[in-house]
Amino acid sequence: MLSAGDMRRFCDRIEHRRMRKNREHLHRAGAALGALYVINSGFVKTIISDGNGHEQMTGFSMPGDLIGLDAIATGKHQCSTIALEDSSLCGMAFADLEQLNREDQTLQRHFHQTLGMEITRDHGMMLLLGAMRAEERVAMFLLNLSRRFALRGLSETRFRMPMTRQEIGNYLGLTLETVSRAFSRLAGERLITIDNREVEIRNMEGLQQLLQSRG
Amino acid sequence: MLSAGDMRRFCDRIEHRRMRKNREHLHRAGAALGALYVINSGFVKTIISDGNGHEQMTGFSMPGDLIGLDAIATGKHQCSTIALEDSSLCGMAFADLEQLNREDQTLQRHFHQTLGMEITRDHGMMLLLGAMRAEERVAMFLLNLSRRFALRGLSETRFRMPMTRQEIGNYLGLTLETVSRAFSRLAGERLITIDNREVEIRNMEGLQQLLQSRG
DNA sequence: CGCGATTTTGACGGCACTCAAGCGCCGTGG
DNA sequence: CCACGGCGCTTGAGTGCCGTCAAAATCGCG
Repeated sequence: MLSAGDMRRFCDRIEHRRMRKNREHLHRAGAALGALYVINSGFVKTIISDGNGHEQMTGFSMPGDLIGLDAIATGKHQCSTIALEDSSLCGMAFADLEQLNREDQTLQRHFHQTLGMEITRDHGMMLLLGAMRAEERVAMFLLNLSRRFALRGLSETRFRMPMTRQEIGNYLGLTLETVSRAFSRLAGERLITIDNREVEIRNMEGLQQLLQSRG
Repeated sequence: MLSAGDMRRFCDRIEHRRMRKNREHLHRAGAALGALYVINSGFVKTIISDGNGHEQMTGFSMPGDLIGLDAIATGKHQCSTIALEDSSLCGMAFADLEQLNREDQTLQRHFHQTLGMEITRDHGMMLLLGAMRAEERVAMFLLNLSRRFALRGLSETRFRMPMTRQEIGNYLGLTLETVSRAFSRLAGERLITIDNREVEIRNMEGLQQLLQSRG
């Protein structure tokens, strides 16, 4: 998540875009010079395709998140980014951003930190996907969402998940049925209440303790 | 992997280190300013610990690889790096590297590309851990090693794996027994021959076709 | 209101984990 | 030199978690 100051600097040379639900953007065969985008409103998902039909969610992004980092390696996007809701975002050509980085040490530092956090986040996902069981994965997913909503001044105990069970399952390496069962189990243990996509965390400590054993 | 030119620039202000097998370095509670390291010789593994006993391998690194990227986000290492063999590496304080980046546009670009490749690699691991079955994971592991050896001018069909089955399994989200069984199965299908840690890929196409269905 | 998409729940099976035994290699010490 | 023990690897048997298949309920939207 970028700070307000970074956002302002970043948006000096911006290109605005609107994305509508389920409309694809930032294709793998994207513009020869990749661009980075900050989300202004709405949720988006980022997926990587293996070219054989299977797609893996690599992340859900919310307002303030920076997306398109996957394009840095080659200048072309490896992932597709798709809106979960009507969304708006602003982008900047990567070359411009590198120029700004050379001029502004603070921005450079923050940009590197953002890249580093993405790497750290991905390593956490590897831990999750490699070592956790279904219920633990879902608990971590909820706690992650909760923390990110809290960072944005929203409720950390009640929120709406804009993605489908299918998308959650893909992200967590589970089937949609297993995700649904895990939600039901957590609700049965009085840790959460869940009504379709509306979640309330009723026992934050209990949810966190689920992860104590593994991660 | 860094180019020879980058290596030279990078090593202008270096700090040399030697690591002995199974001796830990770059602890989580590392120096307040993180440092990045390039491997000169030997293999190392990088692991992330969840604080509850479980450890997840995040990568195996070989000569030329840049490690310590996880420290960028916070200035402290999130991971531990441990030598699989006697190894040597050279490091540079991250602050120095940022200074060089501002002075040298090419270095900056390559540094960003390295970060981006790490992110891309991690996304590939998420795909592997989230969607592949045991045999596919092991096949991808072998092909990945093969490609990286080839990049360094070594044989892509015969090589030695310096890590244990346990470490491979941890990396791939499998148990050591499952890894062993997968190797045996691949050998039974005449795709590889394997003698302890010595591998020979006898049917590269067949191995790759294993992944066609999923990734 | 009606239809498709999404979600929940159940039954069943398979793949990978757990537990266990045995083998080979190697370093150590008698 | 050889016995011994530890470690890593392989293989087998049984179990359990989660994927698959299926059906019903509910939601969202025109």
